[in-house]
Order: sequence, then structure tokens, then C-alpha cells
Amino acid sequence: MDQVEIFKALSNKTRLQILNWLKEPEINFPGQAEHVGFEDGVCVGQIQLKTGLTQSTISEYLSLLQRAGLVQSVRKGQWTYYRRNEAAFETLSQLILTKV
Amino acid sequence: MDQVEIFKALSNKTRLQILNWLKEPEINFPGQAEHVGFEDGVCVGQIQLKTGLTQSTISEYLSLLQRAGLVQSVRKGQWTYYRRNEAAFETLSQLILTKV
DNA sequence: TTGGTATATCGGGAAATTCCGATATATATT
DNA sequence: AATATATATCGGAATTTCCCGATATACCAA
Repeated sequence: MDQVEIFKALSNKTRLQILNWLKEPEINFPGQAEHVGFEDGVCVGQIQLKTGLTQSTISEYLSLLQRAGLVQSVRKGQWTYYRRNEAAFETLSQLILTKV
Repeated sequence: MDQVEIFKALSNKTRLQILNWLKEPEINFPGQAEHVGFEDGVCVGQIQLKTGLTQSTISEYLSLLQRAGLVQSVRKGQWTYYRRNEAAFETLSQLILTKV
């Protein structure tokens, strides 16, 4: 867990926004087809739509968040679903109190 | 308290190092004259010496950390002493659990 | 006032980040 | 196979960050 990489990942308004939206996917991404559910998270396209930035940008932001360990992803068919890694935030919260 | 600014401030190895050193000034800055004490923190020159970077860089890093609210400073004579703002870290730790 | 020391600010080159459009890849459908 | 859709990757312009040397400012001492 590279502290600097984590803080860099969090140093962007759009990425913070995405992380926050992913706390309540059913509320923030009502557009995601009902039959899909939110167990695996939200697909890239839904997130992209909501940010208004381009698909390539959001795809890169999401994989950056994943490299930092803040989200996890699953590929299902042509979709990739991203969800928060809550454990990482708890670890980070503690890390700030003990190691920063 | 601007989240992005705080995370940017933490997105640098040297600045994280400085914050960590400031947790135990007496251990990490034995060079600071005894009669001065550490109540107000550590002066810029001591921090600069320990990092090996230039004076201007460290002066800027410290004021950046201060703008982010992570440290506080006092000017005493020709010296400026910097110390951690522990409350900011506690707030940040909580903020990660609730707002990120 | 003159000179010395500590810190802050300025200007800038190199590297990293932001975000884009174009293109490639993966999967599903027909 | 051909087509369509979702995502990933590539190349790059604009901006920001990193860190420097030079210079300015603040304070102290003689």
C-alpha cells in the first residue's frame, strides 16, 4: 500500500466524486439496468455519464483508483463493474492516525 | 477544509516524511538548540537539513502544508517554527470514513 | 548603519497530471 | 463472419507539480 499513490488518487475532484457516488450506487446510478443489481458495483459507462467527462478519462481514473486499492472491479460480459473497497478506507483512516 | 488540497499536500514523499518527523521532534531533530525546546515545533532550517532539499523548496513545502491546515507555525525572531496540527489529522481520519 | 543569518518569494526547466480524441480489444448478437 | 456495444489503451496539448538557483525580506548583533 503506497501512501503517496493513495493520496494522489484522492487528489482529484472527479475521483473523489466517483468514490462518493459509489457509496450509494442504487441512489446515484438509477440508470443501471434493474436486473443487473449493484452487488458488483457500477459499470464504467454509468459512471462516465454522470461525470460528463469522456469514456477514456473515466476508464483511466477507475483503473488508477484500483491501482491505489480504493476500488475493486469485476468483468462480466462486456461490462466492467467497479465498487468501493471499504476495507481500504478503514485502513487509510487508521494509517492517517498512526503513520502520517 | 478543501479535501483535494489536503490530499495534494499529502501526495509527496518528502512532505509525508516531514509530517512524520514532526511527530517526534526531540528524536528527529536533536540538532535544534536545547534552550529552544520543541513546544513551538521545529525551525525551517533543521527540517531542510534533514531532507537534503534546498531551503526554498522546504520553505514552500511547509507553507503548502500550512495552507492545507496540517501544520501550524510561529515566527520567533528570525526563526519560524512549524509543528503538526494534530486536530487536522483526527478530522481527516474521520472525514475519510464519512465523506470520501 | 553595516553585516550576518533565517526564511520567503520569484522565475523557470523538467517531469507528472489532466483530460481529450482516436484507435484497439473484448464480448455479444445475428 | 460481420456488426454493435463496452471498455481499455495510445498519443498528445494544456496545466500543474517538483525542485532548483537567485533574490528579497525580516530580524539580530556589532
